[in-house]
Amino acid sequence: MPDFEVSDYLDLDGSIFDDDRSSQSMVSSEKGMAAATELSGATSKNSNRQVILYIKCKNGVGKNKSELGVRVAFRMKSEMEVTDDGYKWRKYGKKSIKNSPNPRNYYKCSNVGCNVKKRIERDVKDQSYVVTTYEGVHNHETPSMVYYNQMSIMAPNAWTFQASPPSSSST
DNA sequence: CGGCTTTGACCTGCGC
DNA sequence: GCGCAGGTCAAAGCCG
Repeated sequence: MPDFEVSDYLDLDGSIFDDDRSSQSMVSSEKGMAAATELSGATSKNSNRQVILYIKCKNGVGKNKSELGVRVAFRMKSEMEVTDDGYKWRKYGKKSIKNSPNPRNYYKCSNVGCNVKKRIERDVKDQSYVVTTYEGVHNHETPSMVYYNQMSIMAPNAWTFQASPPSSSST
């Protein structure tokens, strides 16, 4: 089972997190890239597009919620705040953030037994960017992934990239 | 009618 | 110890 599905997020028009505001919750770019690569092969340089995932903590987030051991944050250019990543999310909260004019939205994976959370907020500096933070690992496949798999069987060349995380969690 | 969103209240952690 | 900020809960309303 993949740690993190990134194939849906590669079509980003974003660049490296360069705002120092993010540094408090995201590791530096080199470490972040290395961690992202290690985690899920999620770093991609595709022509002029760069996708950088920032991994904050792979083994727990500080509280007793050890099941939420992975945090991945990235920024993408999008007019919509909600990205359709194939999973079904249920909104459970909305909060105004002190240093941000935009509220932060909180989502949980609506799949039973899946405790993955996602935070979405607009970038403070450039509101055309959306900062998305995933917390936790899905214990199920995205419904669309099933579709992807079927497609890849029917048309293996139809997808130039698929998430191919290390087999660390393939058990 | 069921599922989802909204939104105010409550809880908890952290800094001063 | 207190206040603030972030995160979560839960009730009410909306929509398909």
